[in-house]
Amino acid sequence: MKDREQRKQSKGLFIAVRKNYLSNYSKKLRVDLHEEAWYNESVNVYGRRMSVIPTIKDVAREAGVSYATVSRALNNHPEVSDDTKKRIIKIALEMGYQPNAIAQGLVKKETKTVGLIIPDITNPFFPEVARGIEDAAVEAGYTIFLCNTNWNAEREERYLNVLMQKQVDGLIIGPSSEEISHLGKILDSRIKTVFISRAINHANSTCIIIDNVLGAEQAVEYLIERGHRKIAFIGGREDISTNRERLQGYTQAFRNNGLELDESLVKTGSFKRDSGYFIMNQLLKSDTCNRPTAVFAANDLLALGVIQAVKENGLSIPQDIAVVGFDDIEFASLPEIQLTTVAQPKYDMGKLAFTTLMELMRGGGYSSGRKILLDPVLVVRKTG
Amino acid sequence: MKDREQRKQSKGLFIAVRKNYLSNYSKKLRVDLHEEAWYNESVNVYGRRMSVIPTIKDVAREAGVSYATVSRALNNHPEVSDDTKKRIIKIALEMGYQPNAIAQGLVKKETKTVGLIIPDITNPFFPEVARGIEDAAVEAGYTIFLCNTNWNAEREERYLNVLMQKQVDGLIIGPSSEEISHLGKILDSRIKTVFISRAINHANSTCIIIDNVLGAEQAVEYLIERGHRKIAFIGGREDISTNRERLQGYTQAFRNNGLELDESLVKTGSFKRDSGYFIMNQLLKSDTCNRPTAVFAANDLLALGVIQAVKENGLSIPQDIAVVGFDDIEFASLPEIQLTTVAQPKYDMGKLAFTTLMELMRGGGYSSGRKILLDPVLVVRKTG
DNA sequence: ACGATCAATCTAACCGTTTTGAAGAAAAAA
DNA sequence: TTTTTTCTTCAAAACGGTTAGATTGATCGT
Repeated sequence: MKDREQRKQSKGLFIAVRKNYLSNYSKKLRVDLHEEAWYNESVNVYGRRMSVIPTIKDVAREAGVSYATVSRALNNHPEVSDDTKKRIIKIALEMGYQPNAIAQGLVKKETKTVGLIIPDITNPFFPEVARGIEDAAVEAGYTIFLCNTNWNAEREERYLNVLMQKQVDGLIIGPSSEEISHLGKILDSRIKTVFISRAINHANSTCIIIDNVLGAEQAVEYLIERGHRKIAFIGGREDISTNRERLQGYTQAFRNNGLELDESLVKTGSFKRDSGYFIMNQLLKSDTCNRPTAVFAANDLLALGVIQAVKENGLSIPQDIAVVGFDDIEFASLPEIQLTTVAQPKYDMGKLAFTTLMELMRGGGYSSGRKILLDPVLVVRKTG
Repeated sequence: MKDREQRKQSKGLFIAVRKNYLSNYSKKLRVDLHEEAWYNESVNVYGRRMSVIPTIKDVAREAGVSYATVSRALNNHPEVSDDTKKRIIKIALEMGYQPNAIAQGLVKKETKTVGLIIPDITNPFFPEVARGIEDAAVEAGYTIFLCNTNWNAEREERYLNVLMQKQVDGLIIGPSSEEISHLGKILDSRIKTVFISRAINHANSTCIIIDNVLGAEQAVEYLIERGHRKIAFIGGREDISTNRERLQGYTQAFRNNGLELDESLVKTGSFKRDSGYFIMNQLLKSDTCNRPTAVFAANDLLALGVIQAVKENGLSIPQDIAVVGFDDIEFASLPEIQLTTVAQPKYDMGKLAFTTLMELMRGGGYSSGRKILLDPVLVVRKTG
């Protein structure tokens, strides 16, 4: 009874202090006013208001209970009486208490955090996937670390270490290189991992990828159907499976149709626009008699570069040269572009990646090693 | 020798325990086993190899020193002898020891982590800025949390809370709404914050923005110079300062030239392509006699939508209608687009945002309240 | 040979939570 | 009344690091 009376009183003072919040007011004064509960007050540091962050102990002191009880109340454990629970929650709210997720992470060995490692965030393909991942993550109460490697394997590895140290619960990786020795470490660790966009040749790896071979095959078969025979392949980094698989689809389409392919029309560089531009320019300039009538580019960025080169050489698309890309980034559908391309379900792939990761994280490792192959869709527009 | 024998044995027991993990398994038993160094061994759990992560204590035991010494050795403190240091580092390396950043964060009250809150990652403007931020962050040893709000103020607020709980050292925010009450809380807290892309009306806020008024003014003055009088403004969300400022530059350009502006040509929606498309369509259909001869769109995405609408209405650009955008996203420079637009130094803005944040984080609050205004550059291409 | 100095290392406290096992009080049963 | 049961609450031990202060042993000057 008396306890409660006292508590009320102290709360009264507490409010009074809050009202003075903005004016002159020293820590000492505050402590005088309020015995213990000086926390959550703001302090003048260098003429700037800064609030002292209340911890669970501060809440406990204010409520006159042990901090274990506060923890239980806030986490809605059944062994705390409803009265106390309500009272504690109210006080915590008033004090603006926010649990320290770092401390929680330490004891719970779970950080509600996942890492997203991608090679190039300026390729619109990845933001779209990232948005899917993020939406699913928010829903599940997770936050994601953004790790952009700029196609740099070393940076990828460094990120991998950092993320391990930061105790992420899971990892979604769009690998930047085919060198996976450093990835193996992750796969054997407790950290659940889902690979997107490129598969990893490891039994335990869970991968969500589009059927690159099929997609490329469809694209090139389409070009063959349209009568093209000299079809160039302009790819990204040679060592990357995405590229290899799309190249494989390309060759397969030739084989399917009993055609012979011209190795000199197969070129690779990086997955960027300027690379497509550069390669296409070379192709057009070096050998005018063996000029391709169509180009299959390994992604849309490359295709856009190719288109630029073609136009700058005074040729028209698709009359002189047809161009087909891969990914179907948003800008491929612009009326000025109208790029024919192989579409991937980017946003949904992101969502799927996260939900699959959640399954892994919940499931304790049962379902790892799955390879999920998504269906590509050829979107025919104006360039091919 | 004997030690190793024992460890092996204990590993065996440990496995047995792990298998019972989910069922009955008492803490007591684990502690008994714990005695020995079973760390860093890999264990079969559910038929999958998983390594048990070694802690600093495990390293200490292996090295035969206290774990304080290990900590000091690994952090290269001078009070550890070089011999011990080397020995400990070697052992730590062998064991694959990785410091637990969560534990470090708890005691150091610093997480080497910053939050990046942006409204729309699929707008290429933001990935470009993000890349700048990220590159600077990596260099400084920080990791960033990606928080995409989808222009949703509520989600922004939720993220803000989450990031506070996760004890980020700093925050870079591209605000999603003009309602900043929830941002005030952050500004008063210990968390250093830099706003990008939009300024926040708060004395203590540090903002890095482009001079929107000037940029818009330049763009519209350019259109006026080219003889346009009926210039429409197609904006994003009305309540957002970026939009207001660009609108202000627009009106200012009219005023500068003693021209009167037609309010019916000022329209706002959202900062997305479909919004530009929709608004422009309306504008073209509703009132054919009062049709604008030029459009200043508040960002490039809107401009692309506008262009699409114009073309679909059988009009040509820039002959019938000139279009100018804002941001200069990469795709604005495509030969098929050639969008005239106001360029922002996106990547550098990102770098600057992070270095400024670093200054704040280091400086203990001295230099907050700075507003950094970057210069826009009108890039004249083919659409206006 | 003595205490003082110094370098190297250790012990223990701490960061902010969760959770286990114990304790206390009230209610129910004997 | 005493014992048992049930419901709340508490104290203390983790979690994995960092760091202040104590301790030890060797080196030194005298």
